[in-house]
Amino acid sequence: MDDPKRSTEELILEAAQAVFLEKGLAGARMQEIADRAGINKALLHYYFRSKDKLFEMIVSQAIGTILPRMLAVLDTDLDLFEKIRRLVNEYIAFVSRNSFMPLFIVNEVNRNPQFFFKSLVQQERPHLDTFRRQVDEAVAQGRIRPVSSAQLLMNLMSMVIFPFLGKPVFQVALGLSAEEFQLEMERRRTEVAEFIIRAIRV
Amino acid sequence: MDDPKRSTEELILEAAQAVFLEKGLAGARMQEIADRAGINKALLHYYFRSKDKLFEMIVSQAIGTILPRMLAVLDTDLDLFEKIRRLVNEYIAFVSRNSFMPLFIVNEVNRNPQFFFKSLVQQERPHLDTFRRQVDEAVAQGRIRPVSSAQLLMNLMSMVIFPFLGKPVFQVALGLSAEEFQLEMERRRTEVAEFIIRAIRV
DNA sequence: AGAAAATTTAACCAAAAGGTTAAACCAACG
DNA sequence: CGTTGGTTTAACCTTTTGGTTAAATTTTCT
Repeated sequence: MDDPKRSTEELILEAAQAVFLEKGLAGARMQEIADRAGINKALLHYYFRSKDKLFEMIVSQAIGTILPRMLAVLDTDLDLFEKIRRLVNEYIAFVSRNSFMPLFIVNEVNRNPQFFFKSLVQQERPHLDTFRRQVDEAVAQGRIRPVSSAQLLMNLMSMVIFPFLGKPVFQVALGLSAEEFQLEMERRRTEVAEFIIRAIRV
Repeated sequence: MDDPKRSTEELILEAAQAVFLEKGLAGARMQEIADRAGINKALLHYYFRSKDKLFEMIVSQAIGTILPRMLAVLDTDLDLFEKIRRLVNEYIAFVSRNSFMPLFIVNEVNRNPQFFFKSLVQQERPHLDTFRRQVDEAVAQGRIRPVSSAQLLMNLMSMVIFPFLGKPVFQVALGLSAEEFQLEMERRRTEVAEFIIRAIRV
């Protein structure tokens, strides 16, 4: 049951992440976190003073890992089309492995935008500007159709993330088993990029 | 304060919808619902026995209004491209007016897929099949590029809904005021359709 | 071995929240 | 006028839950 490798603190953070991602802040129970970590409530509070503190830790951990990863590719000096292929491919791969993340992030971002605001503005602004400039230049050079970088980015992020949020609906609506759905997501790792490229190519 | 037109029951349902959409099931407080409806807790329980009963009512009301609306256009015998234009246009318009809906539905759908399952399978399956057939035929006739109707539908729904879920992020990331964001969404009502059509046109 | 830190046990506290109850109040209606 | 049903008031109950405490036990490290 106990992996001697992982410290108690890590065990707690893992359990807390699991529970918070599934149930949200209000829906999560400290008792359940303790149970899943294989410890008791007293020890849980011994490590993390309060539920809110623990939650904040999970949020910043989640955003801190997902945001840099998301923006890293935006800053490379790849060709635009190649960059789009990489973005789509890597983002979908990441979300596939962390399928509870999107719903959690989306909830937290809507519940408390301030927090996200600080994370984003300070460090990560340049990455977006690079992408923006790249799109604008490609438009100016007539290499792609006139498209706003804002709209393009929204389209990309939407097609990458949303299917995981709507998974239960899509699965039923399209009559897919869990494995078939996963397979469909694998397909998207290349198809969405080509879809986008066809849409903007002159 | 009290509109004599709306009955108490309606006042409660409106208040409950507002609170549940904002806070979710676990985060909502019966007291707050009572306050917003302008009544007291005793009367609230006099009309709706329990929180869960009330919540279920709000959920089925939300799904019951959004689902038929979503699927209505899918069943018309419009030309495929024209249908896509209508779908995008109307869906975005609807979500714009009910901006709390997407997050609520997405949460509920992931929390309790069964409920949605029943609503969808029983009545609304034919609509999807019509669209599916239409896409497959267009592919067979070589009028559009080979694309799976499943992928196409996911792309469409994603680009329509997700920007509203990620609104706080996009607003900050793209440096938009609330009005500018709304304007960008207005643009999407036509641009997303053209984006899709360019992507699938031969 | 012995001090220090981690962990358990178990009882306990206080606040929040869902829900109930009974009595009184009030407006509509026959 | 009196009944009826909606509504308020206010007290109350119960359960859940976040959080605490103190003592005992185990582990770790020197």
